[in-house]
Amino acid sequence: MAPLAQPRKTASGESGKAASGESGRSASKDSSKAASGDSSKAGSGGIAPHLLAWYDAHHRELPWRIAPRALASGTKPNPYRVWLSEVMLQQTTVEAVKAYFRAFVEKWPDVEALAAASTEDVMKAWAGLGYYSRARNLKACADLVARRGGSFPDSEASLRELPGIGAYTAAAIAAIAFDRPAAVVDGNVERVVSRLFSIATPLSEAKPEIRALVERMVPDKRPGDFAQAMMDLGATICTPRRPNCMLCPLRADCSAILSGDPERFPVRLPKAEKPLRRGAAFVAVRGDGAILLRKRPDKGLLGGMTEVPTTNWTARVDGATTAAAAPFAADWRRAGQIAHVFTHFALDLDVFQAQVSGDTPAGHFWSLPSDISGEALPTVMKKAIEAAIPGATKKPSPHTAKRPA
DNA sequence: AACTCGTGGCC
DNA sequence: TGGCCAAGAGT
Repeated sequence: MAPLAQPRKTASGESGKAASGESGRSASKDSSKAASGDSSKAGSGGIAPHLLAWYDAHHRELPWRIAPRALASGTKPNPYRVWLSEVMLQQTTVEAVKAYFRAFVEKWPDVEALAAASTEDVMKAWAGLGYYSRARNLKACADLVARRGGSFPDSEASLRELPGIGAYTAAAIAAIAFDRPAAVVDGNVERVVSRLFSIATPLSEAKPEIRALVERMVPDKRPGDFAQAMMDLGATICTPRRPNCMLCPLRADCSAILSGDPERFPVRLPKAEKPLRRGAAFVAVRGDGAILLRKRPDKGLLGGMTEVPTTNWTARVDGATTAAAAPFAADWRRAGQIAHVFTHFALDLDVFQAQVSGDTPAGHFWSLPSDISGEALPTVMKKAIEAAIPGATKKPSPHTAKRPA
């Protein structure tokens, strides 16, 4: 589907601008800023220079980012840090990633260190960040890279072959770490471009068109900064709700702003309803305070993570099934109830607790109070444990831990 | 090609 | 409050 309006035509920025009858931004203003990202590519003469000038002045400072000034001074990006941050950022907010990124690079400063770690330790460090197959693929990728001498491949195609690196991440690493003119298309870029061109086609269907448009915009110089600039723009100006078009460096190039309602882009298809599943979780507490845990299968939901014993999560609660699913017969008492929402279903869990003598059912293990916070417990499991034993999964602080209550 | 796969913040 | 959505990948 063709865009309703095209701020810049494909073949030539100048003629497209004239044809669409929009203001000629590169002619009317900001010509002084156009030095940095000058591209010889047809049709990209307008966007990249203005975006890069904006990025130079307004970029975010992030723990994994080399600021444009430092980059210009010769500071080289660290591919390991770029890769690690990009994997963490997949479908995950910047704010959530910051602390995990710092913890990972402190614990494993380079890809060899990460390769030397156990998958179990990586899962523990990833706990709480979500999408746990990323952690397993991260470790697998580190192993492969370490085996080839510790250097990441520098081409988009080669990066794409590594576990956990898809189209977006391969392009992002190629552009940011290796200065390759790759078309980096994430959710931010999809939003920015769909607004620039008022793309009325629903997002899933419009992706090839958006990618083609981005490919035309990528400058030969500073492709990594261009990619990060597009994402910063999407994150801080061209936001999903209430975009701040008045501050946008691309407002003169934007078709959606003319419509008066840029927020209606991108167009998305309605999403499926979330079914509700129910189940029960069992928090067995030993005399020394240890809690009974087990490891989930490596694949599937919360794959490879640790959990308290639970029933299957089904549509309805069945008392007999619940009793039979307990790790052993005990004086199970209902300690609470928790609700959790996953990507494609919601979960209500009844939490039962019992004081037990200390038998260890097959496939289970005990975790002492001092160890609980370090286990590979996904958030839903921490919620369940907290419902039975408030504070049990909190990190013991030196202040509170050493003082008797 | 459609599903699966977490979590937290926002309004 | 509940829906929306974030620097997506694997199957």
